[in-house]
Amino acid sequence: DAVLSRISLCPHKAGMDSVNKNKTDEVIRSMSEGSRFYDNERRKAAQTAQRVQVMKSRAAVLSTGALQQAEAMASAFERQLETERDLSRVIVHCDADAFYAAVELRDQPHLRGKPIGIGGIGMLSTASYEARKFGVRSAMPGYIALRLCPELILVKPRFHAYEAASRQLQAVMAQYDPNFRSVSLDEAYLDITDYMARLTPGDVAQLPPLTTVADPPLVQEANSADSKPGMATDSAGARNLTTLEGRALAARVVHQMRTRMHETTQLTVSAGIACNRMLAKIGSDQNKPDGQFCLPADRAAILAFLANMPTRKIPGIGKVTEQILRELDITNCQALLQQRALLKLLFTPISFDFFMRSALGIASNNTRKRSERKSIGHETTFRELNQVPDLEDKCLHLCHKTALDMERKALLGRSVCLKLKTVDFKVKQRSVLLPAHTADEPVIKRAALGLLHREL
DNA sequence: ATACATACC
DNA sequence: TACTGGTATGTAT
Repeated sequence: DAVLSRISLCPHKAGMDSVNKNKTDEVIRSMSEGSRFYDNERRKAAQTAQRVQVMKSRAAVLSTGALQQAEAMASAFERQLETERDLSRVIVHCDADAFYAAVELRDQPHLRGKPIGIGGIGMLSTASYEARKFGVRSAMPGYIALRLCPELILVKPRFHAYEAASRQLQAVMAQYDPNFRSVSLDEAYLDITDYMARLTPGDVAQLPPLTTVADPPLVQEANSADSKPGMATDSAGARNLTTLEGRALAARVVHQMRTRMHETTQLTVSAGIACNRMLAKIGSDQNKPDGQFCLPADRAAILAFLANMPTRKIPGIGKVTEQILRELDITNCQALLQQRALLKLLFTPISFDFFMRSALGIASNNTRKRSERKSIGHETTFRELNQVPDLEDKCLHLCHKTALDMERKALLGRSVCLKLKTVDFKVKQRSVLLPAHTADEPVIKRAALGLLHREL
């Protein structure tokens, strides 16, 4: 059922092991069926199905010659990508476990051991691990969560507390990489290559022992290396971080960092260690919660790690792309590679490039902060409104908040975009390009009202 | 250039 | 009864 794949739980996510998926799916469906939200999901599912059909019919008429030619091009492209593979950096993805919920359980001890959801009847932003056992998830409406777990306690978010905890976590991360890239309050990428290169033998001696930290293969193979533990060096005397021993050292460093984060915040953080952001991110999910994973800086190890990796685990492949690929019998990275000729012919160059890089584990290892933002705005969902003046009020208020933010952050913009959602969850976007960059509230308001009136 | 879709937290 | 909000980016026309 195509709709179910859109609204049901994602089976790969953490905390799902003990969930009875059929039962929770049934609850979710029975609560959604007949609602305007569900109808819209059905509409979108049909649209995806249509996309798949077009793709399949294009696939059906591909000649052997075309496929052979595409295979040759894909193969050449793979060789090109291999020349870009960079194993030299030690990238870490840190991800706090059930962050908002963990902060609440820390600050409100009476909630410990009970299932909690952060948010309200309309929507949850986080579910505690206790709640996840019942199938309660992030981005689930509270009223459905309550049906899955009647004892669920809904907790209003306290963003100031989360921001404070986030600052504490980031202060620890900054000790290891002052240029770390934060993704959200609870997630960040670090490049600890330079930090590790600077470690003195005294520093190394302070690190937690490998055996308490790493996965068996890393432990065995790192210990069987010829030089002394933690002291792998190349001919120039610099520490070689791409060896298994170097990775074992990285695992100890990251364990120390996670311990420090736990000491200062009482929160647990999971981490992935690899040679680029994509692999580090997949890694941080492997041993969640309160775990870490280290992927050796080695092509064969990376390909072996990815071979059976479900496509959905790749950051950037969501429910829709997962389904499209599944219809083409592609469910893991190995299949992604094997079907590269087909992908080359069916998808855009950008998508093909992305699939190939994902399947090979070749991605960016840049963890510097992104240069500048590209958009800023506000949106809000409100009860059904039909009167023009009411809609104008809402629009003007959102313009006001946006203009205020732009002034505070000293930003200018040249395009004004109005987003409208109807009661049946259809979304419309209307935008205009202004003659010049501006942050002027009246200018933004006039542009937005103009767009609004076009739709009334 | 515009509209819409997908993805992420 | 009830399904977010903010930002980036890809696809289609």
